Amino acid sequence: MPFGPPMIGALLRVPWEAVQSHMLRRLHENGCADFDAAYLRVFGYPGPQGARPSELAARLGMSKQALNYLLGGLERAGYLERQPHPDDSRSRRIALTPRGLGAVKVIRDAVAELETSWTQRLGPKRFAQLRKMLQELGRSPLPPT
Amino acid sequence: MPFGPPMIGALLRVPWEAVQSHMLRRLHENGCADFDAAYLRVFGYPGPQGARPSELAARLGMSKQALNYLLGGLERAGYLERQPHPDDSRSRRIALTPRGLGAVKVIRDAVAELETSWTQRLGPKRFAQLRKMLQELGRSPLPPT
DNA sequence: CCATTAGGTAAAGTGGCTTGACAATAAATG
DNA sequence: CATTTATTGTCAAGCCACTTTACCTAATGG
Repeated sequence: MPFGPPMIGALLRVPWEAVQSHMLRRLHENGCADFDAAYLRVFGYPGPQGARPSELAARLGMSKQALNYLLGGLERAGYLERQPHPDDSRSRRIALTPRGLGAVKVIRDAVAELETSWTQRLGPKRFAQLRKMLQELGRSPLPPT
Repeated sequence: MPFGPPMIGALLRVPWEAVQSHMLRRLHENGCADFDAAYLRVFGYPGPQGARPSELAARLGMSKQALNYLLGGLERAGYLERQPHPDDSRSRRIALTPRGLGAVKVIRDAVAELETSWTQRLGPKRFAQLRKMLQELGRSPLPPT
């Protein structure tokens, strides 16, 4: 027996990629043409505002060097600044610039737009169920070895 | 007002990544320790069996050179062979080796295992609804400009 | 036939990441 | 205190999955 109809992996991947590309598209259309796809990770919920690079890297599951590389690009593009941290002079505090706050808004609006579209397509009740189930699965552990 | 609770993007990403890492883990545990994460794309539904490199690259949305690079690794590792194509001597036909077929089975079993786990967690009826809704969203177009 | 197109691949370059090393500061310890 | 140890950010080198460019070969169509 071949795979049944498309498996859960593919089913999850497709709409997830749709979210990604829609966010990026709206960014490019709204004054953030230099916003790279990789930057989306940094701006993922709950965003970098006020965080320390090290903490943010841990939250995103990447090395601090990798994050630092992305932060360099974002700072050069004027989306954020790495300020000295008030409580620890080794550390830094990430502060979004007005442009960075604008990008956050564009992203949030893009997601809201997609959620509206999907709510229409599935119906509000079913979409709420979808959200709830995905949240439950997000807390679900993987099967053990 | 930060983002509401986690947005649909994050909700989709988490379980999708869980599927990926579970497939990879089972592969590594079952005789495919050299199976790279990147190879999962090639083995994604409906798999490379019998396909031509060009056609497969188009299906996966990558350049034929990028796919060829992955196929080189997979062939060197003994998961598949690039045979001459019977109908077109410019072309090739991808044929899974026994080892490649074994990897397909490991992947399929891993997904089935996860689906079982998630079915238990959500209940069979709700999980079926989840599948159905994800399928519907997969066919849904993005909102226009 | 010859010109054009399609299929595959080799070579070089790119971007996002890793690992390793390190200076500066903070925290823990004697 | 002084000294060790851990933490933070960063530079540097390298890796890997790509892309772009360039070709060669074989099929297709006049």
